[in-house]
Amino acid sequence: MTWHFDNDRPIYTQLLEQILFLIISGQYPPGSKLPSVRELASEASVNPNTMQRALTELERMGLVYSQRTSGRFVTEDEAMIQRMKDSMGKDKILALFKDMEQLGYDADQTMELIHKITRR
Amino acid sequence: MTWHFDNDRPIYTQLLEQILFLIISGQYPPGSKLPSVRELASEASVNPNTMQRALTELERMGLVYSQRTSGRFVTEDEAMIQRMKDSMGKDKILALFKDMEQLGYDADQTMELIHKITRR
DNA sequence: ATTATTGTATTAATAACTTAATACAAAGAT
DNA sequence: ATCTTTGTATTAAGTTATTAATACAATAAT
Repeated sequence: MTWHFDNDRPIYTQLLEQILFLIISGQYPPGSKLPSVRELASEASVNPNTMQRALTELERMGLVYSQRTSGRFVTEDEAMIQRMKDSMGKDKILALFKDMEQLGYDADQTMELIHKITRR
Repeated sequence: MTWHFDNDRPIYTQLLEQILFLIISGQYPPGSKLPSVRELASEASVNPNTMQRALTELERMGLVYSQRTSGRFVTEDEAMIQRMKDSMGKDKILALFKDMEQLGYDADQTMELIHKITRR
């Protein structure tokens, strides 16, 4: 695993995204054990607390859980991962339509623009 | 004009949005003169520099221009306002599709989800 | 029982962002 | 010519966000 960061956004956010991607894409399968905080932090060359922050966020989102001393695991609930994926997707879509309304496009016009841009 | 602010985002951003909306919606028509920095700042009860920052952003976006001592004006170019609107819309749409790909949806799947959510 | 490994909490330091205070400069109005 | 109004630049203060340093706590392994 190679980690890379932009210079203009918080590192913990980018860590979160990259780990999230690993989970959603199945590279960290449901139920599997994650490397320890310190290990991940060392891999990514960040302070353990920074990694911890990313993991805590993922925990808040329900994608991982920690067992006090045995480590941290990806949720076993595959449906939950799928739901998370769908929910994020749905949110993003709804946010778009809301933004577009702010700009003065109603739903139909937005739809039209989408078709025009993606040619579908 | 009444101004109102959330407490969790920079004021200058919210000023920008509100003025942008006034322009896009035609309440500040193309070519019209905006109130002075100090006037706007006073109306909105913010420091003039904060208002200035919002206006500078709008200027960078090309929606307004300033004439050193006579004041600041909305661009006369209506097409430009429309283009700005379209461009922002287009950007938002493209960003969505990109985000969705990150989540693991290809363009077709995203399209499908959009239809499902909006029922169109 | 001791040690090593795990996650966690607390605090401090640093960095970035936001807002405010103030002074300057240009041009029109009187 | 002087004053007023305009935008602008610079600097400082305040606030929030981010990262780091360090210590603690729990449990499994030996």
